[in-house]
Amino acid sequence: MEVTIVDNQQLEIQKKIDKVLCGKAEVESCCPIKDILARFGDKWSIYTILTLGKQEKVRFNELKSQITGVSQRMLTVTLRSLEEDGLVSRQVYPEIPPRVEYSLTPLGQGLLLQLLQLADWAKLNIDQILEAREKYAKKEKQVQLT
Amino acid sequence: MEVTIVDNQQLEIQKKIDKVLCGKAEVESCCPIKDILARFGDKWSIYTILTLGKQEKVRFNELKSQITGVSQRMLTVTLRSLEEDGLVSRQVYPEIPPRVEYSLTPLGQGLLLQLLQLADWAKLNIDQILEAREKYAKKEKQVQLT
DNA sequence: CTGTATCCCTCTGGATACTG
DNA sequence: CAGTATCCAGAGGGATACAG
Repeated sequence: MEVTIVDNQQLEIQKKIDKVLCGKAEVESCCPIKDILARFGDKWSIYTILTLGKQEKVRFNELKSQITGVSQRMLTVTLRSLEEDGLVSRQVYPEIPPRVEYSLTPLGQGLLLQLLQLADWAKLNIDQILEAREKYAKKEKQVQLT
Repeated sequence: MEVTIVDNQQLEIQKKIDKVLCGKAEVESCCPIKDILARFGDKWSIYTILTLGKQEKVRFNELKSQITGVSQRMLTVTLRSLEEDGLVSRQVYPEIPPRVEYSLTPLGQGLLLQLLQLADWAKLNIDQILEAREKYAKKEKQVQLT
């Protein structure tokens, strides 16, 4: 029966959620998704990962010019944190002037694929979301008139 | 040849990245992934979506007690923003005392599935990441000693 | 060229008190 | 019960100057 299949799916999902939440929805839990999200939930990490994904090796200033609007400081900070998690590798050439090349590690490329999947979903559903926002804005206006 | 296949994959990925970045990595661009991420990149949205995903309908205080550590204010703010994007629906029963039930919309359930996929990746790779962090910490220590 | 250091401002989010 | 309003501390991040 259809219902059973749907119910089973639902059960599977709930099991997964329980695992992700580790039983409790604690902020400081072992929850790996929160840990991962902390790494690209900030302002520049996604752009950095995507931009690094477009090429094999990129130098610092090259990267900076490709990511519009990022400050020198924040690019450094972002790259360091990605490097710390093994998502990005940093190759320093002891020359003068110094040359440093950044690239995605295999781990970083794996995350990139996940991000692209998320982007696929986003593109498919962005219209629905924008529509919902308009509806919400209209409803808010009406409430304020009363 | 293997190489060709790999190259083709790489080309596909680069195309996708270009689309996501809309040509330029501009912060205020049309980039849908950034828009989506802005919705669950904050402190409480993920927990809220996951917790809502575990049941069909949940009342406000019930939700508050299930999400450990969230303040009343932030739960309200989070729910409102999710509602605004059509990810969560809010059903008010005009009773005394008031009763309000929250639930995921189909759109929200779609996002939940994406999050669970991300969680799968996270769980598979969290060990590698933790290992990378340890290595990085050791390297930092050595640098500081010099 | 590739950073680091400092200052400073904004925005997020927590605590608390009040309301329909 | 389910919020809203207000205040405030701390983190995130931009601008700028300096350094190896």
